[in-house]
Amino acid sequence: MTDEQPVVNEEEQDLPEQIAVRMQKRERLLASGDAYPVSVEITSTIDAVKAKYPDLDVDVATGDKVGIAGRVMFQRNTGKLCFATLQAGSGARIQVMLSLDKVGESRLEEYKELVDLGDHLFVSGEVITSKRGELSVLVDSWQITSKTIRPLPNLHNELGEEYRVRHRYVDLIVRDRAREVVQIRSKVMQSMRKTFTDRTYLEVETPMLQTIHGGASARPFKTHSNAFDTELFLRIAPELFLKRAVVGGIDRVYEINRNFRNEGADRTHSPEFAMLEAYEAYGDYNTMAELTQSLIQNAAMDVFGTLKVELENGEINDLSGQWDRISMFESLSKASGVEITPETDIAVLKKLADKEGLEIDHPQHGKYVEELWEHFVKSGLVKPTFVMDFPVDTSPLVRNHRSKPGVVEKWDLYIRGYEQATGYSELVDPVIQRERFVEQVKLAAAGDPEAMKLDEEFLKALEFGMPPTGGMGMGIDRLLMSLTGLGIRETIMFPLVK
RNA sequence: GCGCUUCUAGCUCAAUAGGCAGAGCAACUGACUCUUAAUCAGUGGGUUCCGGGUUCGAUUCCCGGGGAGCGCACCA
Repeated sequence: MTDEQPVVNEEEQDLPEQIAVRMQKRERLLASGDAYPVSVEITSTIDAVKAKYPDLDVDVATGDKVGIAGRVMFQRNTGKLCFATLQAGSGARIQVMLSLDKVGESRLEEYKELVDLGDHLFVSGEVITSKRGELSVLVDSWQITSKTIRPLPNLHNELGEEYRVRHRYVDLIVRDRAREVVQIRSKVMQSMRKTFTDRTYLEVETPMLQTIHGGASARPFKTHSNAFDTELFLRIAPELFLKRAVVGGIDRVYEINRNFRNEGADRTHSPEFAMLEAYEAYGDYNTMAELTQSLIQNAAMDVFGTLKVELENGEINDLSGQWDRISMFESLSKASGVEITPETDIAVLKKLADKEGLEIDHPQHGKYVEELWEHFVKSGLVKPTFVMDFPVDTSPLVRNHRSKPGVVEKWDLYIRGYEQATGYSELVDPVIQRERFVEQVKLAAAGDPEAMKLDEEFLKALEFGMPPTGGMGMGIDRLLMSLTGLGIRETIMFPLVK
């Protein structure tokens, strides 16, 4: 120890003061031993110690010696007795105490000089309770297991939104909810995989890099393959490959993976987002609606133990019961006061849209219907609701309705006003599918940047015969949003930032 | 892509109707053997996002650029 201010050498001069100081501590540790040991003799965890001694009396010595490690989150040093709070990756915290008589003068001094907030610390000692009754480890020996160079942010203010997203690892250290969301997401995935496994589905992975993007209407990200000297697209959906799998006899198949769409980002949209798609041979859109409801309800039960999930703002998202099913055309007619069917003249739709002040980009009959439906009905849908039977011209991959003319067997699931999932009775007739693609190509030629391209290889697969099939797709990030009430950037651990 | 708002110490934020840039936590020096956002005394720390302009003087006003947030558009 010295009485002088630490001397900052030249190359450290442009570093922030606190980093320069910690660099010097790191040098000292390296000179006298190690600042980043490869391993330490851990005998227990913070969680295990806390679980073993849930309610000891005040000032108890257990005689139980443990070696535990964690990150230093708080320090309270008195002259000859030091306290620190160690935090495990789980977020569990325990107090450790270093006393002069246990560790000796030189090690106590070194502790005070070298250990900073944020450092990873290993201690071994006896499990005790303090005179105030707090479960603690009375340290015999200690070792820094990883010296931190940067200071943690102060733990008494909320981090700014930008700092949280750009430094998620720091956010995870200091904010319980951030850790919790990661855990919830993982558990939801486990639950959904279990639901699929129980129904004998196989999980597969299909191409992310595609020569033709298809399966959805969206603008793609483009890239280039040097090896093949060709333009490639990041997939906007896995649909056309999963259907190939069904043609191949993988009768129950699902994939959970990323899609990429080169479009706007906001509270509910991210350029890359996790998507679940599932296909079941000999199923239809009713089968898939039942599957989707089960996936979500099982996940809520497995993760939260209830179907009435409490959200961030305290509201309850009630996922219980059999979810409502409404018809798109009927609900629109009722809400708008105008009878609207697939036969309604497009001029009538246009007039209504104009009256409501809606501007519609690429006016087709179905586009008007969907836009009008969103305008009149969507925001009122709080309870989970399947919206059934969509227009044909906006749903090129869906089978015509078995009895209602002019609509297809498609539903969208809305929860709390957000589109959560979609389900089809899949179009498997290769001839009609080709006609639908040709329509899309015409739209593309007319300037709709989201129209689908004609995928000959996919059509060839259909020509080999696809069984009657139900399909569904669900945004995983969206699901996490409706289970937590958070924005999409809080459900994604590392959202895109420029 | 368009509009509005915003960017100050490691973190969270003040301030300047254009005139030496402040606080809390964190850091540093010292005291303290039961603290728990420890306490007490003292100290240091800033390219005020970047570039230009106006001005005796710009962190503040103006112009351009960048990042972020919100709204709109597109989309799930």
